[in-house]
Amino acid sequence: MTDAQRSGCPINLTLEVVGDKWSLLVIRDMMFGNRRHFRELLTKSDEGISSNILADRLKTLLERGIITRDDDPSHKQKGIYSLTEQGVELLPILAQMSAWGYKYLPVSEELGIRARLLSEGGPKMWAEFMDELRETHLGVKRRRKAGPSAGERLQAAYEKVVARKK
Amino acid sequence: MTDAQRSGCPINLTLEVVGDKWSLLVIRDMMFGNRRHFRELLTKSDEGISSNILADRLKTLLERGIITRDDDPSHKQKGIYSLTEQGVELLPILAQMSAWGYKYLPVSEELGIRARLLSEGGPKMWAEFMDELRETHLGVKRRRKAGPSAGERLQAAYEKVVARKK
DNA sequence: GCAACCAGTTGCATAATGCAATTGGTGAGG
DNA sequence: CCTCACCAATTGCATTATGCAACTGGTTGC
Repeated sequence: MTDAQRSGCPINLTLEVVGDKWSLLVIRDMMFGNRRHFRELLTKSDEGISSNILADRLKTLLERGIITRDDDPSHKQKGIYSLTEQGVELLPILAQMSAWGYKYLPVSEELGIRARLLSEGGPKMWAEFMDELRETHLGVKRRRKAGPSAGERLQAAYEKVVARKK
Repeated sequence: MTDAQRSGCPINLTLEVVGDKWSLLVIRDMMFGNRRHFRELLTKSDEGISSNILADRLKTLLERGIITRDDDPSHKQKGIYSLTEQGVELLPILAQMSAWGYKYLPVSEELGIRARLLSEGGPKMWAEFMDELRETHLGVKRRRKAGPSAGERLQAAYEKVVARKK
């Protein structure tokens, strides 16, 4: 995780920021799982990140301006991590990765449903979800649409599959 | 680069395939730079990959079905690497990374122009470019449109900036 | 025959990742 | 107060990945 810059190519630069095995998974959990505390990110992820790696990634993401950290008023030791605008705008990358993985890799049924909805929803749904993220992470008020939000639709679909599989 | 699967999440699975520091750069050079031989990928990239890493990545990408390798009839030792359909469909991921990097990171002028065009062109241009890649890498004939192709437009814009900067 | 080219491979050093245990502190209940 | 569960990390150590330089065994053109 050195700063040694390899080239001025936008793809390369992006990979230098989020091109490791964990950063985008942390972002994913913050976006889709609404994990905002260290402990939540540590224990409630499917992949089982270890605490030293998580601490290191959060630190790096902070330095790079992808997330911010605030003290939780309810607990002096708790920190709340939030996505910045830059962080929110990583969603399309995740959405494309999700779509590609869904199409070509052995995705589990529970986790695939989100990918399918997100892919079918296309850029319009992504924009809606990004607005939702701006509200929860950046405090930006937005015009509410009728019916469940993009995030709620994704969550509901996921829970439906989980319930059916039991 | 082990196969140990961490979870059935599509994003995680995608990261396990192309989530290292080099794989996507190799794909990028095959797509945008039309590098098809080992030596081209080794010497004509801005980042300077070393030969053992390149050999390892090409092997992995072959195993994962992202690229194929054929013997070059003009030279017994030369191999020609081609993208598979799966490989071609990584373009939207690269395009989104390119757009994000262009927006938030210190991209060089020469390399930024491609990112800008690609971003402005949107999914429609990406689809056109993917068709072009299918033709050059998979031999799929396509209906030619009038005027320069997406790839040609990107290349022309790049060369124009390079010429101006001299 | 020889120099330039070709696709890798090998040996070794450094950096990143992973696991388990531990640290230093907080907050709620008794 | 005291204790116990919780909290955000940190430390030590092993394993794995990456990076560099030199090298191998072969091909091609002159």
